[in-house]
Amino acid sequence: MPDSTTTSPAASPADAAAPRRGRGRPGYDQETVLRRAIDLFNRQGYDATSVTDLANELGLSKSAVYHHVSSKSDLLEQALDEALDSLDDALTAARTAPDASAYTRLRLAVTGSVQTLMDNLPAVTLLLRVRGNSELEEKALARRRAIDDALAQMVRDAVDEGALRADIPPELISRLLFGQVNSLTEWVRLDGRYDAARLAEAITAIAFDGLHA
Amino acid sequence: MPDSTTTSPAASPADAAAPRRGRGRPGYDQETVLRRAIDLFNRQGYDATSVTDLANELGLSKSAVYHHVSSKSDLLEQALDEALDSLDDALTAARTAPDASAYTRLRLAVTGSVQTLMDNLPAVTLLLRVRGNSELEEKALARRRAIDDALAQMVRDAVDEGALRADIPPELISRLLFGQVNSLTEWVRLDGRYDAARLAEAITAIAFDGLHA
DNA sequence: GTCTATATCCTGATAGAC
DNA sequence: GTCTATCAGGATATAGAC
Repeated sequence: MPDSTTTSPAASPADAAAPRRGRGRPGYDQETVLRRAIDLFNRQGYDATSVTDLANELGLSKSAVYHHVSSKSDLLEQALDEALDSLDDALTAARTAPDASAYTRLRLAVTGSVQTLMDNLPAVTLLLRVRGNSELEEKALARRRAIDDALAQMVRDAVDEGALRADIPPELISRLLFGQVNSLTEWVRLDGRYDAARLAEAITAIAFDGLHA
Repeated sequence: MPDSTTTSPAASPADAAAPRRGRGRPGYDQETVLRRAIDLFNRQGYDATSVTDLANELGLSKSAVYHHVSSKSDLLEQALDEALDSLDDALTAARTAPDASAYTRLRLAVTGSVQTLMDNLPAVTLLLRVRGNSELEEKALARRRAIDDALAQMVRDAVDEGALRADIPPELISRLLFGQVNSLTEWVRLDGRYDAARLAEAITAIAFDGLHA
């Protein structure tokens, strides 16, 4: 029953994944356990998901799960780090774009955020639902706030440059603009109906040019 | 320690609240317990909040809480019903606006949603975080889907009318537009910094006219 | 790598005294 | 209206056999 021979289709770029051995009992590798855990956390909520639930999902006993992972919160930590690292990367790329106006950098930040969100949808979805319920979650929220602050600064720069309307506070523009981006996690599916490029295009079109015909 | 003499500042319009008696042991009324519970659910997450947590928040024992409320899920149900009923009302008002174009009705739906969200912020916040983890939550999600479908239809009507751009699928417009509205629950505070009218104005300005200067 | 069995604690909920 | 005491079940996590 366990789909142990297929590696995760969207493996994290972090920690070069443990090589699949060609012999011996297949079992699970840590990466697969992590992917299944993240999916389950997103379906049921992290707190509502017990290690028993994860064991059932994997077709293992609870103790066998603890062979693969040191704790439930460790799975959460790996997922949140993956999401935050990839968002950091996207943001840094947008901020350091050469020969770009503040307006262009902001557009890059939006499209880059959408792309990152879609590339790491499960982990980012989990991140956006964290409520600061433990030390671990508090730290993740702090990193998220830093990212949000940097995005707000990019909006401010674009307003100062004269590219964006000045009748709405930049902080509010930033909240609403990236609220729209983040709301993707509430409904988007990786079934090919909408790809990242198409979504980024729609969001930038609506946000910058408006909905009017 | 319990702040039992002050009534909830934003009492629900539902079930005429139990009248505060002027004599006898003050204690809590059900409405206050509900408000404090919703706040706690929003801070920690519903599943992560135990009845013991709620008891501590109220300065009561766990059993005393059960004197006021029949179960933890009953508190959730009341909150979700409040949120869904108020959203239904706002939506119906927008849909049945007399002598209005589809475009005008859509704008009414947006401003009405923002107003409702701000008027019932804790309950609506809780609603938007429900993941379908029980029969109760599934039913709430079904009602939410019906509301989302109605909103999508309003967008479709406005596109058909020629008021909105037709190069983006109406379903996508609807998701992004109301994703922006719903993202308010992630950061907005009832501290008077932004009121509902101002937020609705900013959202409709950005969404319909765009961010360009 | 997976299992059974177990330890320890906390969960939602109830009974009954004051 | 609040309390202490208690219940049955489930939580995370560990020990040790195979």
